[in-house]
Amino acid sequence: MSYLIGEFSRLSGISIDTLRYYEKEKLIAVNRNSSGRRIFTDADLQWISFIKRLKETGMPIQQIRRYAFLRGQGDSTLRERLTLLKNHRAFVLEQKRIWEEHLSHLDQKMEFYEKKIAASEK
Amino acid sequence: MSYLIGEFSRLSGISIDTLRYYEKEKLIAVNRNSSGRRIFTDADLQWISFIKRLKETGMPIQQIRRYAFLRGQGDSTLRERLTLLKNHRAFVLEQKRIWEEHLSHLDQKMEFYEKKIAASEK
DNA sequence: GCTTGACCTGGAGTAAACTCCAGGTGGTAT
DNA sequence: ATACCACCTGGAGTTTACTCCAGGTCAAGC
Repeated sequence: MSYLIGEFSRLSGISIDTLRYYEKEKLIAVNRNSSGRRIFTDADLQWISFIKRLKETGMPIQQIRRYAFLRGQGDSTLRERLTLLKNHRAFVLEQKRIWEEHLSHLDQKMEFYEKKIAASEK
Repeated sequence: MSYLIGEFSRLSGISIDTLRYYEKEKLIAVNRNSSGRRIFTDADLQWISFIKRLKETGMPIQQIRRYAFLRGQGDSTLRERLTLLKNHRAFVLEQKRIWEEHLSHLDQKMEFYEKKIAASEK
């Protein structure tokens, strides 16, 4: 299946302007039809979903572009892409740790508040 | 103890410009000495540390300002501040969950890569 | 008494990642 | 054949959170 930008925007949950921006930034490489319109495929949908995840995990566009470039080179870059993901994994793991820490600090702070409120109540 | 902005910047790890920006945005209320210079205290250091944590947990300045405002109103706002923190806790918990999910997805992706590399090797 | 360094202000500039706009084209429904 | 709508482009504007700058003040050391 293939889609024009409007439908693809709906399917992917990414705005038309952002899709065009991603193409400009070389995160995606999009084919055109005879009248110059962008044609997106299901494969693009997979790829865009992964981009979304990379973005959600805080990867800057510059780095995603690097990954996209490697991907465009084919299977010879599998190792390098895996290395990139490994580094990113370390980052994601650290983020998870940090949020756990934030949570426990926040819980302490809230406990402190609860005590203070209880004290001011009697 | 009290500090001028330069020393306080070093102690808090927040740049001089950012401290002035935080004052402008009403995240902090700073006293001045007779010649108009900002005087920071240890209490300010505590507060700034908490602001740092709120920022690290993705709380936008607008919302921190609201918290700062309530804090400035004294103990009568303890409950409201606790409510604010409770809501924020839910957010932080969700973030933790999301990062866990990201981690497991990434691990799946990497496994996929490893298999593909192994296959292309023989 | 003059220089120096840390401080002051208002306002402009920056970076990242979009988001919007004006002006134009192509295919289709009436 | 004309209206309409989705699409196109280049480029300007937006948002958030700073960061930098020019021009000025003040207290201390020489």
